[in-house]
Amino acid sequence: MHSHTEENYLKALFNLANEKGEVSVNDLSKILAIKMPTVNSMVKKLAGKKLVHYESYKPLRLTEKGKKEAGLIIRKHRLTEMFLVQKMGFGWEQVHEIAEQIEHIHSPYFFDKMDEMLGYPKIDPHGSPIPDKTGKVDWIRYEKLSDCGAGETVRLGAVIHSTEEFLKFLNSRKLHLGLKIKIKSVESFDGSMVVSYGKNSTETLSLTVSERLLVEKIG
Amino acid sequence: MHSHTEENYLKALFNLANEKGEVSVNDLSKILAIKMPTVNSMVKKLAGKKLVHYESYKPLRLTEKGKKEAGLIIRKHRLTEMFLVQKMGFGWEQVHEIAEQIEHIHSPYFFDKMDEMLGYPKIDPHGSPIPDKTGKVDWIRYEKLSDCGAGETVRLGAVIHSTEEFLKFLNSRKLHLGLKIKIKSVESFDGSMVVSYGKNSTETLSLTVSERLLVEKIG
DNA sequence: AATAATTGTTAGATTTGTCTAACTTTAAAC
DNA sequence: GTTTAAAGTTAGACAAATCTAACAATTATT
Ligand SMILES: [Mn+2]
Ligand SMILES: [Mn+2]
Ligand SMILES: [Mn+2]
Ligand SMILES: [Mn+2]
Repeated sequence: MHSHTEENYLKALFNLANEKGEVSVNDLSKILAIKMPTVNSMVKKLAGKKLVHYESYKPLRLTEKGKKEAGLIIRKHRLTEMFLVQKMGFGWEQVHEIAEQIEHIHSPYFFDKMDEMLGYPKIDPHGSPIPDKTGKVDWIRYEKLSDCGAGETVRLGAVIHSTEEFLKFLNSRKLHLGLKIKIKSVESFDGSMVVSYGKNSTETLSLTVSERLLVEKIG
Repeated sequence: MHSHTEENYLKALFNLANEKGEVSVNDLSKILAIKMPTVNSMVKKLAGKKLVHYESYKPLRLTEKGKKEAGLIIRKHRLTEMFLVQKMGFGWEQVHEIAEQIEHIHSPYFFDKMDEMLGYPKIDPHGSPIPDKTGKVDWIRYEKLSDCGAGETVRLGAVIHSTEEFLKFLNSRKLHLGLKIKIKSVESFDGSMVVSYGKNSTETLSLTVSERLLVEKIG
């Protein structure tokens, strides 16, 4: 269908659109680590395939077709991550790089089987929603822990900008999805937070960390 | 390391060398469905990387380095096939196409995990040996069923030239690896064989079939 | 409003992997 | 031993995906 390269552009366009709204050639260039002229000619090519709406000097937008294709690739990525964690015993910090490659495998059977073995999961190991078989994503509305206040109790639903280093940090603090977290206080000077969770712990989380933790309020 | 394309050439060179002894540009061209001039320039490139011994108009030979690289790709292919069958419930006729793609994934962890989960298997679902982590293959010496005679009892060890159609045929006759087969008679006219195996069956196997079944003689 | 910085585009070169057409060498047939 | 067929090679073209250098448009700063 599409090349490995085209698939990576589509995925990046999709993810950037959901993070920052408008997507520029420059954004794409940075995230893919590919120079702007290359990105420029590639998005024109994708426009030729009706996957992207392209107008000179205007923000880039995926077409409906483009969104669907991107969603299907992201579906494969996230199903793979879930499979690696749930069925192969990898840690959530180890799976992204492998999924980055396996997402390009062409085989409905393979991913359907994963899906079935996993019991048709709705989220991946980092709490991101897994698009359905039509490529549609069912967004979960979380808020950042950093936007919550002292006294509130929340449940950790997802992590964003989850690099290997960040996830290892979360491991070291025993922070995992589903955890109930009580916010004891917020330091107004630097936005750091004192929280408690699990057994007997009292931890301080920097703003850098609390901005990357997505939670839902409970109780 | 090497490109997807280069890996496919190495693998084809390795497999052809073990089937036919000498490998020609023409053989490679046919098996890869790539025209001779393209193959010619590619093997020269591989020679430049010290993966192939190349001399004009002479048969092609993998270097030790080339054999090792090829062995490691075939290791990934066969471990994947075994994983798909043993851990994901695919039939032996369904796994080759998927493995053909997954063999190019770069991730030691991923394949080591498969290996571990499978209990360090020595053969794949078709009875082919899985190369070790240094790329070395421990050849098993089987003979073709077609080379055996009436009265002999053999065990089915491997299948060769195992296309999806052939494997489906074997499924339909309940022929699977490990099966004990008694040769009742051999028709000298067309080489067909009357055999018995499993419960109460008496089957006739054409030469086309018995040539693709590798067996070991048993007591 | 003028200037500077950033972003976007065009043009042209490069690498990889493929092709066709033409030619050469080796092997097979007569 | 010629002649014919098959296999191998060389030369040149091409599409995909990348780059650099130069130029243009937009946005931000003063
Ligand atoms: Mn990921
Ligand atoms: Mn990718
Ligand atoms: Mn196979
Ligand atoms: Mn392959």
